[in-house]
Amino acid sequence: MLSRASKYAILATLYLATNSSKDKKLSVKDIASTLEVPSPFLAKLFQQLVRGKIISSTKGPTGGFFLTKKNGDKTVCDIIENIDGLNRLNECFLGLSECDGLNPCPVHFIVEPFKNSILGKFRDKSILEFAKEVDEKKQVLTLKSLES
Amino acid sequence: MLSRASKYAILATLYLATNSSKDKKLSVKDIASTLEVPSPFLAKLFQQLVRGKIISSTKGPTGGFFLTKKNGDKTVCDIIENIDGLNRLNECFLGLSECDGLNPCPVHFIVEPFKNSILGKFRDKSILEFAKEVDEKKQVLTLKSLES
DNA sequence: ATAATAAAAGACCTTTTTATCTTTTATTAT
DNA sequence: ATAATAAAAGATAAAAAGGTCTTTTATTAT
Repeated sequence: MLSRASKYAILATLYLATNSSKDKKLSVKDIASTLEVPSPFLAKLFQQLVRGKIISSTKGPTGGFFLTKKNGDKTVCDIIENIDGLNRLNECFLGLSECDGLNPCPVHFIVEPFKNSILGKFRDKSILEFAKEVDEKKQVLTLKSLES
Repeated sequence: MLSRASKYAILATLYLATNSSKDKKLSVKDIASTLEVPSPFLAKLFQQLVRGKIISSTKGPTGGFFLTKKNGDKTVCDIIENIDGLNRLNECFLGLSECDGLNPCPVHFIVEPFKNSILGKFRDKSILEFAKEVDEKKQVLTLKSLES
Protein backbone atom coordinates (compact mmCIF):
# COMPACT_ATOMS: atom_id res chain seq x y z
CA MET A 1 0.00 0.00 0.00
CA LEU A 2 2.65 2.48 1.06
CA SER A 3 6.25 2.24 -0.10
CA ARG A 4 8.92 1.85 2.50
CA ALA A 5 10.08 5.30 1.48
CA SER A 6 6.87 6.98 2.61
CA LYS A 7 6.72 4.88 5.75
CA TYR A 8 10.18 6.14 6.70
CA ALA A 9 9.20 9.67 5.75
CA ILE A 10 6.04 9.59 7.86
CA LEU A 11 7.75 8.17 10.94
CA ALA A 12 10.67 10.56 10.70
CA THR A 13 8.48 13.59 10.17
CA LEU A 14 6.27 12.73 13.14
CA TYR A 15 9.43 12.28 15.17
CA LEU A 16 10.69 15.67 14.05
CA ALA A 17 7.38 17.22 15.00
CA THR A 18 7.70 16.29 18.66
CA ASN A 19 11.46 16.26 19.08
CA SER A 20 12.79 19.22 17.16
CA SER A 21 12.28 22.95 16.98
CA LYS A 22 13.88 25.95 15.37
CA ASP A 23 16.57 25.94 18.04
CA LYS A 24 16.86 22.21 18.45
CA LYS A 25 17.51 20.93 14.99
CA LEU A 26 18.19 17.27 14.43
CA SER A 27 20.64 15.67 12.02
CA VAL A 28 19.65 12.83 9.70
CA LYS A 29 22.16 10.63 11.39
CA ASP A 30 20.57 11.09 14.80
CA ILE A 31 17.03 10.59 13.58
CA ALA A 32 17.99 7.62 11.46
CA SER A 33 19.75 5.93 14.34
CA THR A 34 16.94 6.45 16.87
CA LEU A 35 14.26 5.32 14.44
CA GLU A 36 16.56 2.67 13.01
CA VAL A 37 15.99 3.51 9.39
CA PRO A 38 18.85 3.58 6.85
CA SER A 39 20.44 6.98 7.19
CA PRO A 40 21.52 7.81 3.61
CA PHE A 41 18.12 6.73 2.39
CA LEU A 42 16.38 8.94 4.91
CA ALA A 43 18.68 11.79 3.86
CA LYS A 44 17.35 11.52 0.32
CA LEU A 45 13.77 11.47 1.53
CA PHE A 46 14.35 14.51 3.72
CA GLN A 47 15.86 16.40 0.81
CA GLN A 48 12.68 15.80 -1.09
CA LEU A 49 10.45 16.75 1.83
CA VAL A 50 12.40 19.99 2.15
CA ARG A 51 11.87 20.72 -1.53
CA GLY A 52 8.19 20.03 -0.93
CA LYS A 53 8.19 22.48 2.00
CA ILE A 54 6.98 19.78 4.38
CA ILE A 55 10.01 20.01 6.62
CA SER A 56 12.80 22.59 6.94
CA SER A 57 16.57 22.46 7.15
CA THR A 58 19.70 24.53 7.56
CA LYS A 59 23.25 23.54 6.73
CA GLY A 60 26.38 23.78 8.81
CA PRO A 61 27.13 23.37 12.50
CA THR A 62 24.00 23.45 14.70
CA GLY A 63 22.17 22.91 11.43
CA GLY A 64 19.79 20.06 10.76
CA PHE A 65 16.11 19.41 10.21
CA PHE A 66 13.13 20.89 12.01
CA LEU A 67 9.53 21.93 11.50
CA THR A 68 8.27 25.48 11.23
CA LYS A 69 4.72 26.33 12.28
CA LYS A 70 3.80 26.30 8.64
CA ASN A 71 5.39 22.87 8.19
CA GLY A 72 3.34 21.59 11.10
CA ASP A 73 0.14 22.42 9.28
CA LYS A 74 0.94 19.97 6.51
CA THR A 75 -0.59 16.51 6.67
CA VAL A 76 0.52 12.91 6.42
CA CYS A 77 -1.23 12.91 3.06
CA ASP A 78 1.12 15.63 1.92
CA ILE A 79 4.06 13.42 2.87
CA ILE A 80 2.66 10.44 0.98
CA GLU A 81 1.82 12.60 -2.01
CA ASN A 82 5.33 14.04 -1.98
CA ILE A 83 7.05 10.65 -1.86
CA ASP A 84 4.74 8.11 -3.51
CA GLY A 85 2.17 10.19 -5.30
CA LEU A 86 -1.26 10.24 -3.72
CA ASN A 87 -3.08 7.52 -5.62
CA ARG A 88 -0.95 4.96 -3.84
CA LEU A 89 -3.61 5.06 -1.13
CA ASN A 90 -6.52 5.15 -3.52
CA GLU A 91 -5.61 2.13 -5.53
CA CYS A 92 -7.86 -0.91 -5.61
CA PHE A 93 -6.75 -3.57 -3.17
CA LEU A 94 -6.75 -6.17 -5.94
CA GLY A 95 -5.23 -3.89 -8.55
CA LEU A 96 -8.33 -3.36 -10.71
CA SER A 97 -8.21 -0.11 -12.62
CA GLU A 98 -11.95 0.38 -12.70
CA CYS A 99 -12.98 -0.53 -9.20
CA ASP A 100 -15.75 1.48 -7.58
CA GLY A 101 -19.18 1.08 -6.01
CA LEU A 102 -20.69 0.27 -9.38
CA ASN A 103 -17.97 -2.09 -10.58
CA PRO A 104 -16.61 -3.39 -7.32
CA CYS A 105 -13.77 -5.85 -6.98
CA PRO A 106 -14.46 -8.81 -4.68
CA VAL A 107 -13.23 -6.95 -1.62
CA HIS A 108 -14.28 -3.42 -2.48
CA PHE A 109 -16.88 -3.07 0.25
CA ILE A 110 -14.51 -4.33 2.90
CA VAL A 111 -11.66 -2.08 1.86
CA GLU A 112 -13.67 1.06 1.19
CA PRO A 113 -14.57 2.00 4.79
CA PHE A 114 -11.03 1.32 5.94
CA LYS A 115 -9.61 3.45 3.20
CA ASN A 116 -11.96 6.27 4.13
CA SER A 117 -11.08 6.19 7.78
CA ILE A 118 -7.36 6.09 7.26
CA LEU A 119 -7.49 8.65 4.50
CA GLY A 120 -9.56 10.86 6.75
CA LYS A 121 -6.97 10.65 9.47
CA PHE A 122 -4.13 11.36 7.07
CA ARG A 123 -5.90 14.22 5.38
CA ASP A 124 -7.75 16.00 8.16
CA LYS A 125 -5.20 16.00 10.94
CA SER A 126 -2.17 18.26 10.72
CA ILE A 127 1.25 16.75 11.31
CA LEU A 128 1.37 18.70 14.56
CA GLU A 129 -1.98 17.39 15.80
CA PHE A 130 -1.10 13.92 14.66
CA ALA A 131 2.26 13.98 16.41
CA LYS A 132 0.69 15.30 19.60
CA GLU A 133 -1.75 12.42 19.61
CA VAL A 134 1.03 9.93 19.00
CA ASP A 135 2.92 11.39 21.92
CA GLU A 136 -0.06 11.41 24.29
CA LYS A 137 -1.13 7.91 23.42
CA LYS A 138 2.45 6.72 23.69
CA GLN A 139 2.38 5.25 20.23
CA VAL A 140 5.53 3.91 18.68
CA LEU A 141 7.61 5.31 15.82
CA THR A 142 10.74 3.20 15.71
CA LEU A 143 11.25 0.33 13.32
CA LYS A 144 13.69 -1.61 15.42
CA SER A 145 14.38 -4.78 13.45
CA LEU A 146 12.46 -4.27 10.24
CA GLU A 147 11.05 -7.45 8.81
CA SER A 148 10.44 -7.41 5.08
CA MET B 1 0.03 -4.89 0.84
CA LEU B 2 -0.28 -7.65 -1.70
CA SER B 3 2.17 -8.11 -4.56
CA ARG B 4 0.91 -7.87 -8.08
CA ALA B 5 1.71 -11.56 -8.35
CA SER B 6 -0.80 -12.56 -5.70
CA LYS B 7 -3.39 -10.16 -7.04
CA TYR B 8 -3.13 -11.83 -10.43
CA ALA B 9 -3.20 -15.23 -8.79
CA ILE B 10 -6.32 -14.44 -6.76
CA LEU B 11 -8.23 -12.99 -9.70
CA ALA B 12 -7.30 -15.82 -12.03
CA THR B 13 -8.12 -18.52 -9.50
CA LEU B 14 -11.52 -17.01 -8.77
CA TYR B 15 -12.09 -16.85 -12.49
CA LEU B 16 -11.14 -20.49 -12.85
CA ALA B 17 -13.51 -21.39 -10.06
CA THR B 18 -16.57 -20.14 -11.90
CA ASN B 19 -15.52 -20.65 -15.51
CA SER B 20 -13.73 -23.96 -15.64
CA SER B 21 -14.36 -27.56 -14.72
CA LYS B 22 -12.77 -30.93 -15.22
CA ASP B 23 -14.20 -31.07 -18.73
CA LYS B 24 -13.86 -27.40 -19.55
CA LYS B 25 -10.25 -26.61 -18.92
CA LEU B 26 -8.90 -23.18 -19.69
CA SER B 27 -5.53 -22.25 -21.13
CA VAL B 28 -3.35 -19.56 -19.58
CA LYS B 29 -3.59 -17.58 -22.77
CA ASP B 30 -7.37 -17.42 -22.62
CA ILE B 31 -7.52 -16.53 -18.96
CA ALA B 32 -4.75 -13.98 -19.29
CA SER B 33 -6.42 -12.30 -22.20
CA THR B 34 -9.88 -12.09 -20.61
CA LEU B 35 -8.52 -10.82 -17.31
CA GLU B 36 -5.92 -8.73 -19.12
CA VAL B 37 -2.98 -9.86 -17.06
CA PRO B 38 0.41 -10.65 -18.65
CA SER B 39 0.16 -14.19 -19.90
CA PRO B 40 3.71 -15.57 -19.38
CA PHE B 41 3.69 -14.11 -15.89
CA LEU B 42 0.39 -15.75 -15.10
CA ALA B 43 1.76 -19.01 -16.49
CA LYS B 44 4.53 -18.91 -13.90
CA LEU B 45 2.08 -18.17 -11.12
CA PHE B 46 -0.17 -21.01 -12.20
CA GLN B 47 2.76 -23.41 -12.22
CA GLN B 48 3.37 -22.52 -8.64
CA LEU B 49 -0.29 -22.81 -7.67
CA VAL B 50 -0.36 -26.27 -9.24
CA ARG B 51 2.68 -27.29 -7.22
CA GLY B 52 0.85 -25.95 -4.17
CA LYS B 53 -2.23 -28.04 -5.08
CA ILE B 54 -4.41 -24.95 -5.20
CA ILE B 55 -5.34 -25.43 -8.85
CA SER B 56 -4.96 -28.35 -11.25
CA SER B 57 -3.72 -28.78 -14.78
CA THR B 58 -3.23 -31.26 -17.58
CA LYS B 59 -0.99 -30.92 -20.60
CA GLY B 60 -1.73 -31.45 -24.25
CA PRO B 61 -4.76 -30.77 -26.43
CA THR B 62 -7.96 -30.12 -24.44
CA GLY B 63 -5.57 -29.64 -21.52
CA GLY B 64 -5.39 -26.55 -19.40
CA PHE B 65 -6.19 -25.41 -15.89
CA PHE B 66 -9.19 -26.20 -13.73
CA LEU B 67 -10.27 -26.73 -10.15
CA THR B 68 -11.06 -30.03 -8.54
CA LYS B 69 -13.50 -30.23 -5.64
CA LYS B 70 -10.53 -30.42 -3.34
CA ASN B 71 -8.96 -27.36 -4.95
CA GLY B 72 -12.19 -25.46 -4.38
CA ASP B 73 -11.88 -25.97 -0.65
CA LYS B 74 -8.68 -23.97 -0.53
CA THR B 75 -8.84 -20.33 0.46
CA VAL B 76 -7.61 -17.00 -0.81
CA CYS B 77 -5.21 -17.08 2.12
CA ASP B 78 -3.73 -20.24 0.69
CA ILE B 79 -3.12 -18.42 -2.58
CA ILE B 80 -1.46 -15.49 -0.86
CA GLU B 81 0.60 -17.77 1.29
CA ASN B 82 1.67 -19.73 -1.75
CA ILE B 83 2.74 -16.67 -3.72
CA ASP B 84 3.77 -14.00 -1.22
CA GLY B 85 4.09 -15.82 2.04
CA LEU B 86 1.35 -15.14 4.55
CA ASN B 87 2.82 -12.41 6.71
CA ARG B 88 2.42 -10.03 3.80
CA LEU B 89 -1.08 -9.43 5.17
CA ASN B 90 -0.03 -9.31 8.80
CA GLU B 91 2.63 -6.67 8.45
CA CYS B 92 2.30 -3.35 10.23
CA PHE B 93 0.90 -0.65 7.98
CA LEU B 94 3.84 1.62 8.82
CA GLY B 95 6.43 -1.14 8.72
CA LEU B 96 7.14 -1.39 12.43
CA SER B 97 8.42 -4.79 13.43
CA GLU B 98 7.00 -4.69 16.92
CA CYS B 99 3.55 -3.27 16.37
CA ASP B 100 0.71 -4.64 18.45
CA GLY B 101 -1.96 -3.56 20.89
CA LEU B 102 0.65 -2.85 23.55
CA ASN B 103 3.16 -1.09 21.30
CA PRO B 104 0.89 0.30 18.62
CA CYS B 105 2.05 2.30 15.65
CA PRO B 106 0.16 5.55 15.06
CA VAL B 107 -2.45 3.84 12.89
CA HIS B 108 -2.61 0.46 14.57
CA PHE B 109 -6.15 0.79 15.89
CA ILE B 110 -7.47 1.93 12.54
CA VAL B 111 -5.77 -0.83 10.60
CA GLU B 112 -6.41 -3.67 13.01
CA PRO B 113 -10.17 -4.11 12.49
CA PHE B 114 -9.76 -3.87 8.74
CA LYS B 115 -7.05 -6.48 8.76
CA ASN B 116 -9.24 -8.78 10.80
CA SER B 117 -12.21 -8.45 8.54
CA ILE B 118 -10.29 -8.98 5.32
CA LEU B 119 -8.23 -11.78 6.83
CA GLY B 120 -11.42 -13.38 8.03
CA LYS B 121 -12.87 -13.30 4.57
CA PHE B 122 -9.72 -14.67 3.01
CA ARG B 123 -9.30 -17.40 5.59
CA ASP B 124 -12.82 -18.56 6.35
CA LYS B 125 -14.38 -18.67 2.91
CA SER B 126 -13.38 -21.38 0.47
CA ILE B 127 -12.40 -20.37 -3.03
CA LEU B 128 -15.62 -21.95 -4.24
CA GLU B 129 -17.81 -20.01 -1.82
CA PHE B 130 -15.89 -16.85 -2.51
CA ALA B 131 -16.21 -17.28 -6.26
CA LYS B 132 -19.94 -17.98 -5.98
CA GLU B 133 -20.42 -14.78 -4.03
CA VAL B 134 -18.39 -12.83 -6.59
CA ASP B 135 -20.58 -14.23 -9.32
CA GLU B 136 -23.88 -13.56 -7.55
CA LYS B 137 -22.94 -10.03 -6.58
CA LYS B 138 -21.65 -9.40 -10.08
CA GLN B 139 -18.29 -8.32 -8.79
CA VAL B 140 -15.46 -7.65 -11.19
CA LEU B 141 -12.28 -9.64 -11.80
CA THR B 142 -10.65 -8.06 -14.83
CA LEU B 143 -7.85 -5.55 -14.61
CA LYS B 144 -8.54 -3.80 -17.87
CA SER B 145 -5.95 -1.02 -18.02
CA LEU B 146 -3.79 -1.54 -14.97
CA GLU B 147 -2.55 1.65 -13.43
CA SER B 148 0.54 1.57 -11.24
C1' DA C 1 40.01 33.76 7.62
C1' DT C 2 39.69 28.95 8.82
C1' DA C 3 38.22 24.51 10.11
C1' DA C 4 34.47 21.86 11.22
C1' DT C 5 29.86 20.60 10.44
C1' DA C 6 25.73 19.20 8.17
C1' DA C 7 22.67 19.32 4.28
C1' DA C 8 22.28 19.24 -1.08
C1' DA C 9 23.18 17.10 -5.20
C1' DG C 10 24.04 13.58 -8.05
C1' DA C 11 26.15 9.37 -9.48
C1' DC C 12 25.98 4.71 -8.58
C1' DC C 13 24.96 0.07 -6.85
C1' DT C 14 21.95 -3.95 -5.19
C1' DT C 15 17.94 -6.47 -4.63
C1' DT C 16 13.36 -7.54 -5.58
C1' DT C 17 9.61 -7.69 -8.51
C1' DT C 18 7.64 -8.11 -12.79
C1' DA C 19 7.78 -9.98 -17.20
C1' DT C 20 9.41 -12.62 -21.32
C1' DC C 21 11.40 -16.26 -24.15
C1' DT C 22 12.95 -20.87 -25.36
C1' DT C 23 13.15 -25.67 -24.79
C1' DT C 24 11.21 -29.84 -22.97
C1' DT C 25 7.58 -32.97 -21.63
C1' DA C 26 3.05 -34.90 -21.47
C1' DT C 27 -1.29 -35.69 -23.72
C1' DT C 28 -4.58 -36.42 -27.25
C1' DA C 29 -6.89 -36.35 -31.57
C1' DT C 30 -6.04 -37.97 -36.12
C1' DA D 1 2.86 -43.47 -35.18
C1' DT D 2 2.38 -38.59 -35.88
C1' DA D 3 1.29 -33.91 -35.50
C1' DA D 4 -0.67 -30.62 -32.76
C1' DT D 5 -1.46 -28.72 -28.42
C1' DA D 6 -0.71 -26.93 -23.93
C1' DA D 7 1.68 -26.94 -19.58
C1' DA D 8 6.44 -27.37 -17.13
C1' DA D 9 10.87 -25.86 -16.55
C1' DG D 10 14.39 -22.87 -16.61
C1' DA D 11 17.11 -19.12 -18.35
C1' DT D 12 17.03 -14.41 -19.05
C1' DA D 13 15.69 -9.57 -19.27
C1' DA D 14 13.61 -5.18 -17.84
C1' DA D 15 11.89 -2.14 -14.44
C1' DA D 16 11.20 -0.49 -9.94
C1' DA D 17 12.45 -0.04 -5.27
C1' DG D 18 15.68 0.32 -1.88
C1' DG D 19 20.03 1.79 -0.44
C1' DT D 20 25.02 3.81 -0.57
C1' DC D 21 28.85 6.86 -1.61
C1' DT D 22 31.32 10.97 -3.05
C1' DT D 23 31.59 15.71 -3.99
C1' DT D 24 29.81 20.31 -3.40
C1' DT D 25 27.71 24.11 -0.93
C1' DA D 26 26.19 26.73 2.96
C1' DT D 27 26.79 27.94 7.75
C1' DT D 28 28.91 28.79 12.06
C1' DA D 29 31.97 28.58 15.88
C1' DT D 30 36.73 29.50 16.69
